[in-house]
Amino acid sequence: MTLSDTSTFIVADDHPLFREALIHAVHNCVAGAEIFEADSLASLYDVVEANPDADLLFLDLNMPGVSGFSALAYMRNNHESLPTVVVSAIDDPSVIRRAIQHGASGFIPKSSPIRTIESAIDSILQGEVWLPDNVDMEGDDLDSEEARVAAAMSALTPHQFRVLMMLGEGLLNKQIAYQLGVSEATIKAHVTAILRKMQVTNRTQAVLAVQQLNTKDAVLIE
Amino acid sequence: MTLSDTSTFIVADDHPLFREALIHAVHNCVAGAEIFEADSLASLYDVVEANPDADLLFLDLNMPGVSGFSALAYMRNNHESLPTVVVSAIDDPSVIRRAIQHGASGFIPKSSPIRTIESAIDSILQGEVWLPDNVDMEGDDLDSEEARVAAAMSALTPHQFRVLMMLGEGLLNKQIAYQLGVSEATIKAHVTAILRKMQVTNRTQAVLAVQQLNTKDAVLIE
DNA sequence: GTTGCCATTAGCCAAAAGTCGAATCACATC
DNA sequence: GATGTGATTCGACTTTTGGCTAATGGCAAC
Repeated sequence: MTLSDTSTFIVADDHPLFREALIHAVHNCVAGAEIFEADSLASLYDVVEANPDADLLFLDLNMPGVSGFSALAYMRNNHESLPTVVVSAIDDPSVIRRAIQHGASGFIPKSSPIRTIESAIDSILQGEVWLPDNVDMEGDDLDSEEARVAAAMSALTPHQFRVLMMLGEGLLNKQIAYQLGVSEATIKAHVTAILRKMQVTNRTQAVLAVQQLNTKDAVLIE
Repeated sequence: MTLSDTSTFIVADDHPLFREALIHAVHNCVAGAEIFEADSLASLYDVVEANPDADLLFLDLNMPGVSGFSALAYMRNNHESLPTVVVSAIDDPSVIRRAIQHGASGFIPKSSPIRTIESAIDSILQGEVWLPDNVDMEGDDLDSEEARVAAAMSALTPHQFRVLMMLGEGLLNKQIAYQLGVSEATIKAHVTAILRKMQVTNRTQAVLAVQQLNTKDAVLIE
């Protein structure tokens, strides 16, 4: 079994307990699996950069720094070789459908029994797309505007993406600069690049575009 | 029957066909009803101002100028004596629940058969709250943050509210001024007042707050 | 009538946002 | 090694925002 050799997994979720449970489940499925953790957008970057050959990413839709499908869309377009499974407390069918349409290799509701999660991991490791039972995939296509935004966002560089997410928190350039440890001029340059790529003329419009990738429930859960 | 005397209704919906259908249904329920129409936020204002004693407002959640519960929250807090029935293409239970929590006197899905709509109108005219069948009202309370935003928004003056909605389209002060036919100085004064009342420090944060009252589906349907 | 609130505008100022051009660095390609 | 592309960085400059004051007129409540 090649799977049990040196398979590498990344678990991105801001809830420590759930992260642990998921790691446990992975270990049960793949002996000797190497697992790295991320609890925020920033740490997810670091981990993914450090492990470019990881075999699978478990991604929570809502972590500090991102909410909704932004991170998924970005990951799928910038790390095509890294299959991504969405793990979410929200298991609304339309959310599941959108996750898959954004390129997820599967969708695991957090409410699933452990046994179910383990069998889901097994399926996904064999290249299948795993979904909860009773999910009707016969729905509308991805909204064209949502697809356009997702495409524009995946053209962003990692730094630009992070800046965009911070714009989405209503932060000032100055605050973003401080948090990222660079000058305000740098952030301004990033913002200008973001506006160009997203084809909008100011930060408010950029934020509105990103909101299209959010799940309403996600906002409410915060 | 006092109802058939000079009852006045306002139908606010940007879809002409549906407006006509709804008007027809009202006429069937109330002989000699006087009905006024609005197809946008701006015209809704005019009509409501011109008919402060209207008996019932049918309000679509999504019209040019507003989307989501913004207009409902505003109407309910600035025209308490005008019962408002939400009419929407989205009939998700959580949307219905939120509409009622924001003070709607009823919720009529656009997909309802005409007979159902007519009986809904009858019920509502008798002071009842009408809901589609099979809607479970035992859900969470309104998100506290959403309630806070709704309260803040209803403290806005009509002009301020309109400006806020235009901020939500990513417009510049200059553009808003032009569209409303006033000077930029006026818009700035309004924006300053809005930021204060909503307890935020810049327009992007104000827009993010308003987004909390949006239905995700609403955005997708546009 | 007086008082208060709203809408409107101007003018001023400081802060923030956004554009441009340029330097540096990494990385790949020839 | 030379070249080129693109990411990142930054300073200088312009535009937009946002706060503050002050003045005007309308309108409703007391």
